[in-house]
Amino acid sequence: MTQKRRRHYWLMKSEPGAFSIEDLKNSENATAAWDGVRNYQARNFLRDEIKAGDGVLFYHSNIAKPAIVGLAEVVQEGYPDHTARDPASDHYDPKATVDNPRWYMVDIRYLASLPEPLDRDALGRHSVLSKMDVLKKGSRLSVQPVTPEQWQAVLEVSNLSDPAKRRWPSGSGH
DNA sequence: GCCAACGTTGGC
DNA sequence: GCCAACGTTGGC
Repeated sequence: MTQKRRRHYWLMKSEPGAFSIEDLKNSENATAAWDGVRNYQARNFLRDEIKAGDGVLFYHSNIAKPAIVGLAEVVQEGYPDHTARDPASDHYDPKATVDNPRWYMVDIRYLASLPEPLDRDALGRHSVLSKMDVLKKGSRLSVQPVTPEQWQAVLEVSNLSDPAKRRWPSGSGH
């Protein structure tokens, strides 16, 4: 009888040259760790807020046409980002320890690629999507909250049914 | 605790 | 490649 937590939605940015939606799709089980986040605000989301079943809008940044390119879901909530303790990693942080990991990551699984990437022009033209944080000037948070309405709007614009909902027919509480 | 300097992000 | 915005560092 415990109340089921409503799904939350997120936007995660990645430079496709480093890790693209195709890379996620081609990962084992189409699942990958979202590691390397070294920003405290994003870290707090990863550590405290993001739960299994949450929806993820996958955004390609730092390219000619930055865009939302696909959908993913969270399959593992926050756990310590071990790359912070790996001196060979680009994201090594000597201040991270086993007892105080400092940085966290989640695992996400590929769900779908959008038939047409939603670039910033397209987002800006949409009454709901034009309010997204990612469009705001100076917005560089790599993990951002997205409203259920924004998630829904991405599905509608892309003519997709909610791929995550299929697996949890009773989970979303509409 | 202030804040200047610096490094990074990311759209353009 | 430019540069504005932002976060972090470190001297004081």
